[in-house]
Amino acid sequence: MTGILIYEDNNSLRESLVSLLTLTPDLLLLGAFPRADDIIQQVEHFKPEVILMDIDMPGITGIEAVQKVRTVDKQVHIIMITVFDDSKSVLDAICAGASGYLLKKHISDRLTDAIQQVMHGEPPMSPGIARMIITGVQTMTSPPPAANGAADYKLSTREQEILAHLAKGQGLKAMASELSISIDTVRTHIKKIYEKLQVHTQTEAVSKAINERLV
Amino acid sequence: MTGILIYEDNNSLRESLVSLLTLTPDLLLLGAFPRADDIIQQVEHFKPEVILMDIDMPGITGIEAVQKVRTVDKQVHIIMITVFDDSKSVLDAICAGASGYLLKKHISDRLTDAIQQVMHGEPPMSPGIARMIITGVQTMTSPPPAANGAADYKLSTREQEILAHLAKGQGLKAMASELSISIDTVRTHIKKIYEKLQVHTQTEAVSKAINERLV
DNA sequence: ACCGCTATACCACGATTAGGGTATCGGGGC
DNA sequence: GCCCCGATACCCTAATCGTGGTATAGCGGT
Repeated sequence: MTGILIYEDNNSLRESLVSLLTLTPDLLLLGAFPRADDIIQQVEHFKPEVILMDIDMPGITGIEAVQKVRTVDKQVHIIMITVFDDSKSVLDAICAGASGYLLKKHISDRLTDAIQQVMHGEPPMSPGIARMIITGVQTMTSPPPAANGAADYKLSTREQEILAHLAKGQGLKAMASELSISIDTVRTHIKKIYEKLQVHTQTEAVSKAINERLV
Repeated sequence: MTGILIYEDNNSLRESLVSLLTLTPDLLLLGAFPRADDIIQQVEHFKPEVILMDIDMPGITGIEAVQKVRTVDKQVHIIMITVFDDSKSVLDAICAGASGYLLKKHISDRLTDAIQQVMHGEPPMSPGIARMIITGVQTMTSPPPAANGAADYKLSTREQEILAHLAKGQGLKAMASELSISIDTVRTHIKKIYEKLQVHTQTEAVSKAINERLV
C-alpha cells in the first residue's frame, strides 16, 4: 500500500483527488489539507510515500512546503499538482526537491499512472515540463561564460594575485609579508587595481572581484 | 523534410542508423561521420535540423562537439545516442546543450519517434534519464544550502541587511544615509557582525559572506 | 638606445575603520 | 514589573587605508 498526503486549497479539487485516490486499489489516502503550514509535523506523523502538492495556497507556498519537507525527509516522493506551467515555477519546484510535475489539466487521466511511475523512480511530468527543465538547466549553466564576456579589466598577473589575496580577506600587512614585498608596494598595486576596476575601497574591489569571477 | 547529421564511430551502428533513417519518409539523411572534429564546418554546410551524436568517439567527444555546435547554432536539435547511462554523462550532455538523450539499447524501437518528438519541442529520453536530470539538478542546487550546514552565525535581520550592503561594496557613510541611521549605529552593527563571523575587517566579512552564501 | 610597462619602494596627509566603552529605548519572555 | 536583547547613538584612540607624488630597476619591443 502506498500512503499519500494531499495539499490543495481548492476544496472541490481536493475532494475530487480524495475520491479518485480512495477508489484506487493499492493507494492509501492518509490525509488531505487545504494548506501546508504544518506540513513537517504531518509528514512526520503520517510518514507518506507520496505527497501531492499544489503550489498556490494560502499560508506557505507549495514550493516552500517542498523545501521544508526535504529538511526532514529525503525519501518521500513529491508530485506538484498545479496550474502553473511557466518555467520558473517548474525549475523552482524541481530545485526545491519535487519528484514530478503534473498540470491540473492532466490530472484526471494521468494521476494514478503518475503515482505508479514515481514509486518506480520515474519522474512523472506533463508534456512540456521536461523541456522546461532542460532549457532551464541549460540557461542556468551557460550564463557564467556569457557574463564575463562584457568585462576585461586587463589586470597584470601580480595585480590578480594581490586581488586574490584581498578576496581572501587579507589586509595589506599580511599580504606584504606573505608575498615578501613592502607594504607600500602592495599599496601601489592596489592603487592600480582600483583604477582598473573603477573602485575606491577594498570592499568594493572584493565584491566586484567575486561577483564577476575575477578570482 | 527533416535534415539529419549522424556522428557515430562504430561503423556497423552508423550504417544501421543510415539505413533506418534512409528508409523513413520525411527524414533526409544529410551525412554520417565517424568523428566530430570538423563538426562546425559540417553543421554550417549541411544546416541540419537534427544531429544524432555519440559520446565516445576518437578525436573530440560528443559532449565537446555539442558545445562547439552551440557556439554557432542554437536551433539545431541534438539527440545523444550513447551507451553511457551514468548521471554525469547525462548532466554534462544536457548542460552542453543536448536536446535529448537516448541509450543505444532503445534506439531500434524509439529513434524515429524520438526525432518526431524533438521536432515538436519535446525532449526524447530513455527511461531513467529524466530522473537523472532531476536528481542532478537537485544535487547541483542543494549543496550550497548543505555547505553552510556547518555554519550558522545567527545574524539578526538588521545585521544581515548591513552585511548585504557591505557586500555590495558600500562604505559606512553611504550605508548610514541609505538606511537613514547614524554612522555610529552602522559601526555598532558591524562590530557585532565581526564578532559573530569571527573576522576583523570589512574585506574579510565580505569575503566570508559571499563565499558562504550569507548574502 | 629609447620607450613603455610592470614591479618594486618610500613619504606624507587626511579619511576611514577597528576596538574599546557607555547609554537610551522598545519589545518579548519570565 | 523586571530583565534581556536588538536597534539606536555617541565618544575616544590607535591602526589601517586611500590618495597623491616620486623614484629605481628590469624586461620586451622598435
